[in-house]
Amino acid sequence: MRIGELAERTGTPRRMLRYYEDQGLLVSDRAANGYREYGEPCVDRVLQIRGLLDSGLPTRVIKQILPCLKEPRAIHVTDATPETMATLERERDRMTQRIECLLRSRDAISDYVEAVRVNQARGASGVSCDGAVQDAAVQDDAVQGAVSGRR
Amino acid sequence: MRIGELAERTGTPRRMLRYYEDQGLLVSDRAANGYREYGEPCVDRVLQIRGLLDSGLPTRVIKQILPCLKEPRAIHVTDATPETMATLERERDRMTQRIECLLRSRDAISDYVEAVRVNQARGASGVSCDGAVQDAAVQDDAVQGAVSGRR
DNA sequence: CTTGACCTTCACATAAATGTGAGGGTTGAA
DNA sequence: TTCAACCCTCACATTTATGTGAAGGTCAAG
Repeated sequence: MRIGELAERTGTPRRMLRYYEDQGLLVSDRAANGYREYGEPCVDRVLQIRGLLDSGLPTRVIKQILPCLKEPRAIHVTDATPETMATLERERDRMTQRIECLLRSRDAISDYVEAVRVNQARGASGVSCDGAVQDAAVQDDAVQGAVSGRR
Repeated sequence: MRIGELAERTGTPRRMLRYYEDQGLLVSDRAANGYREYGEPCVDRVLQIRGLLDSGLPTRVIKQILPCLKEPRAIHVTDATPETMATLERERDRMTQRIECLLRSRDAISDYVEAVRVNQARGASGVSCDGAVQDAAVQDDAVQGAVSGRR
């Protein structure tokens, strides 16, 4: 597919697709006329890139971890210099930290949202609630799922 | 404590502490001489801010979710306008997305690191390995723990 | 053949987080 | 008293991921 289709299917501006290529995150064939030509796997790849970018990783780091995310699992073991490995382990640990931070914060938000919901359900209008949140034994699907950390 | 101590205890440049205050993420008393004075809870607060910033959240968003992370759980329900609630739920969902993306990537890195480790242990020097990674039944503590997502 | 919808490169602009440093006040210890 | 180590504000610089648009090539349909 050409850049326009990839852009549309990934919700990514063309500008950014060229930028990712420039940063070495994405590769493209070139048609005879010079147009970029992408294969089907690029869709997932771009989504990966966007997700990691949105999660705070700079392109420089994404470039290093992208080879780990390719499907044919153990074929890319070739380029395993000690420094590369060290970088990977360091970044893996940083990602674990981010995950923990996000988990804590997300769960706190869920609790908060739930508390407000319960509070409003019982008719309080903007008034503060002194009791603990443990009375939040409600059966609403969506919110309940969120609180318990669903996927 | 003054800004220097807070900076040191959180590993954050003074410049950034003032910046966070400017963005409304952090508050400080002022001593008679104009020096900023911070309470003990600021340490955790700054660490929270830094973690979220590093996880890709802009200060504008962090400012909105920080009230949810305060300890006295249900006291801050006061300022629950519908828009605030909508924002919180939207951001909670984005955080869930980030968590999933980071989890996938981190686990992939762990698998990769593990595969390389096993590969090197059996004496291959930079050569690629064709078999699946399922033979990675090793007992190394650190790596094994990382693969299974420890902590 | 022309028009419109693609594509190319190049370049300048912007927002956000951060670095750096100037110019100047406070304070405690030598 | 003077010096070092803090603190203040202000301002300009940098990096990264983006937005925007100019100037121009390609190509299919009218």
